[in-house]
Amino acid sequence: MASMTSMDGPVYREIARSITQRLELGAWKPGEAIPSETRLKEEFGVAIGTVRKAVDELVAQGILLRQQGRGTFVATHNRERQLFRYFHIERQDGYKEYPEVKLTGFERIRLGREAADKLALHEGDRAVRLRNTLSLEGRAMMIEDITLPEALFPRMTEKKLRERPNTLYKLYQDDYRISVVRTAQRLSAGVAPRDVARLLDLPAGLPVLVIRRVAYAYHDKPVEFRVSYVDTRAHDYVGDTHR
Amino acid sequence: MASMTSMDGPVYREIARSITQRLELGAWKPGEAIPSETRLKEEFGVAIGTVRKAVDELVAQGILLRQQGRGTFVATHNRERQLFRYFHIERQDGYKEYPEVKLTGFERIRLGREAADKLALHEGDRAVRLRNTLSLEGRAMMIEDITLPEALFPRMTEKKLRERPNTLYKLYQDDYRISVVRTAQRLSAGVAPRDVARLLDLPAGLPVLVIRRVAYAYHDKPVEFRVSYVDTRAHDYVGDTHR
DNA sequence: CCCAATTTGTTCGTATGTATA
DNA sequence: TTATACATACGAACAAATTGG
Repeated sequence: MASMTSMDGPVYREIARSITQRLELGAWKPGEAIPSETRLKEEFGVAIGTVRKAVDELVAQGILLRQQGRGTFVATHNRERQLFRYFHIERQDGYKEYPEVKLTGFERIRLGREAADKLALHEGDRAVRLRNTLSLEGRAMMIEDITLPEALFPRMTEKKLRERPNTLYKLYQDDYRISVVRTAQRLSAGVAPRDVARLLDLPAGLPVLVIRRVAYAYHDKPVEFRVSYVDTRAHDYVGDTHR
Repeated sequence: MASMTSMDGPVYREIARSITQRLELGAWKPGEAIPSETRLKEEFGVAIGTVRKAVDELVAQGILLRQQGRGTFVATHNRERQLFRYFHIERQDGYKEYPEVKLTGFERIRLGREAADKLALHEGDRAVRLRNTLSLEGRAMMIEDITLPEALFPRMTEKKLRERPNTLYKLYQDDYRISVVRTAQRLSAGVAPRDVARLLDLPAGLPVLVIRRVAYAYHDKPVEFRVSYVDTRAHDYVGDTHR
């Protein structure tokens, strides 16, 4: 049997934990298949139903993905997932579209109090601050100010960000072995800072939707803090509850 | 075997559908137990594992609730659920509290275009419009304008609303056999209408968070449309993504 | 306090179906 | 066609929680 940190609880949960750990250590990369259920059942020395129940949990959490006849795969952060799994922007008439994302800011900073708090780090720790401008139909309608701690994202460069072919979360996965599994967000209405208002072409004083989001990797480790400003004159921030 | 609309697909899904239908017809009321798995297995003439898989689905959807040693129960809309399952308001420092809800408006109206659209009904259909004022620590910080179509909520009265001991959703369940299972919401930032601003004690022009929410019952039937205005000077609208 | 019955939870093992390469 | 992988369904045994006597 493969070594498991033998905590309490049912076997299938131990197996789920074990798989998550190996995932975290990079045993299988995003997009790759994990061993088949028959293999896992032998590795862990349990019945196949027990393996299935473990995998079920990780699938429900969005960490793994099954495909009948092919295998079980490590989830990737492609655009589809971005659009459907998490909250997203939609035109008020319901029309959906991928926003065009442009990097419009990059600097090295020290963590402020809020960011340090959300990232479970310390004030003054080194970090990278980047700004994305998201456009729909050629009009900027969302600004994202993203804070990435140096400790987790060493040697992050503007070039790397500019040349990424996919989503940001995919870059985290591919280059830093960091998989965002969950996000938590707090929403409020506010007035955009002057520079943001200018980028959004907003008349002074017009309200924007402010989103403060923390992204978490495996084991609820916070990895990214993001403040977004949305021009909601023509677009809404859309989300479902209960799945 | 109990009669099932014999569509295609796996047996366990048929069973899940069948249970949902009987739930919808009021076979078991919210809070009550449904038949035990052994009973269901006999009723449907399948293995117990198949019943369990069906129930698993409904549990995942938040429709049923299992309790080891006791039984499987129809989910109710108590305050706990309200606070944790759906989006909710939280003080910016993270402090959670049940808001005090007060009915501050009641009138009979005709559906406007937006409400009719969201409720899959027709403009001009009869409805009830009610207004809730939510307060935290004695200060009003959220106004909810709720539209309930007459067709689904016949003979709704102000008295009934004022005297409800529980949440609104619980009233829907108990008095109208309507169980809200899912909600979809669109968020934006805006300026509160004059009357709302007055209720929230908001200086003119200050932004509020505007939430347009549609609540759905079984089979994705829309039953309630709600527009909420949140004073986010000291509170946030909080939600999780993943699962 | 303990016992017995009931109910869900976990685990085992097997057989067969369906999708993919 | 064949082999592989996940999906469905069956059945059984025991564990754990709850309830009522």
